[in-house]
Amino acid sequence: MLDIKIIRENPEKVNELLKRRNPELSINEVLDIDVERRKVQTQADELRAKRKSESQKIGLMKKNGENTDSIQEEVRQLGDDIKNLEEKEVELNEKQKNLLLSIPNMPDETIPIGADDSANVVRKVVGEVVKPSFEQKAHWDLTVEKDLVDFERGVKISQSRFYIYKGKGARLERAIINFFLDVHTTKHGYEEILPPVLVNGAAMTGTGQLPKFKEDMYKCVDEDLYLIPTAEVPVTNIYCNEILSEDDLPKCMTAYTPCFRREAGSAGKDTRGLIRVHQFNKVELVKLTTPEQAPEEHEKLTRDAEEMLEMLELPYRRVELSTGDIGFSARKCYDLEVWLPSYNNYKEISSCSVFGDFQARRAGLKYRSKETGKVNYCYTMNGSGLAVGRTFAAIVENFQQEDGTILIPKVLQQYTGFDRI
RNA sequence: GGAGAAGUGGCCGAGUAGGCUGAAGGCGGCACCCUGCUAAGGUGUUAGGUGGAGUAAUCUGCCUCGAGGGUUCGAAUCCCUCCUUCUCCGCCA
Repeated sequence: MLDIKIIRENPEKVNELLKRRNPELSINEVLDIDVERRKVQTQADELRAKRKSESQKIGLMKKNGENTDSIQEEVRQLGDDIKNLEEKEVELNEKQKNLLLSIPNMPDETIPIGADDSANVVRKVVGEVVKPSFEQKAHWDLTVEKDLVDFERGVKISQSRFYIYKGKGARLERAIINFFLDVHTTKHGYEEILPPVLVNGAAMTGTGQLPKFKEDMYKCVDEDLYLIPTAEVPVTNIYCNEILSEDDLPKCMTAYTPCFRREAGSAGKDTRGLIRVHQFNKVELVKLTTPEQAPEEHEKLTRDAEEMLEMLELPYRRVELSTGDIGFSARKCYDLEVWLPSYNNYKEISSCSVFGDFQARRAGLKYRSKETGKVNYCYTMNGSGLAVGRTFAAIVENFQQEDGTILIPKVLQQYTGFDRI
């Protein structure tokens, strides 16, 4: 959520930045409501102040045994006026809040400007893509051949885009999870979190999934609970509506969770294999920082994710997303893309975003500044470290040998207990 | 799921015949003072949100005592609903 004060004070600037995202975006409506809202609040405040003092007067008069009938009647009338104004106040507050909740974050001024992903900029390419002499199989064929994943039966017990890991496949998936968590918690210094995967609407609103992206999520029928689309949601919200000490920052957390996405609107896209599915595993990195710490911590977080790809010896590149391609809540975002032979292209495996105080404002994530003693909003950021299913697919495809076996990356062997499949 | 108890500021904890209490007191935090060694003492200060005035320091209104409604001239204090926690029972991995 954007700060209404900033919108009020720099409307042209905010408008300009938002239009970099999408020319249709505008803050004019919120501004109009804001003016009206403040006017009503001032009026209501004045009446409330009057009621307060008059009521106290009644108390004193009664103590002195004076008759208070007329003044009581007067204040009762006042109460009616207040009630009317308060209704207006509530309505305008609500309206303003809803508008603010549906306005995306302002993109960082430094990021590439463009309407869509064609304006994204490749920042670096790591690892050489070697095309082998034999023809590489796609993971959706190879995993079935090797009985690592059962797509058909997954569909039978759930729906399309569901699947079952089996045997060494299940073991490999679990190995990847453990490997990621171990490196992040030891080498990179993150605290491990194992959060609920069902969260309430407030948490979903806090990180920006609600109210705009309701149709992307699975929701419980009779309860205010949603299946998380990413661990970002529960982990970022852990300290919601709290005031942290500056000493607690940066707060670095990592969490493994399954993630659930309805993939509404992506019919026909990535229909085969593990790339786009309704349930997948992910190890997430989340940080709460001060504004000053944020740029550096974001670079570090991205590096922490990249290092996973390097340790696994997977070729990848880092792409900086343009204003038209970054997510709703993000101010700046790097995508890490891993080489996938079956796509003959790089495919997103991690998305490392900074949100500024956009999420913090929604979630009530604050800290007290040591220097000034004042309360500020935290900055939040997160990134996949990494998406496990896509890592699985990348390993299977990139590490397949001519003889049909799949080598296991060295760093994973102690986790799998085998060195090839 | 059933019965009972409770939910106050960073923490602990006063506050029920409704009014001058946004809230005593303590702890903790911060600032200053005093004291020649790690200690102790004194004084002051210390909630969030949202408006208004001012370049600013700052001044000032309103809202908030789990959340939301209601009664009343006036509610932390009374009533209703919900949430959470604790105890007992039931169920259960």
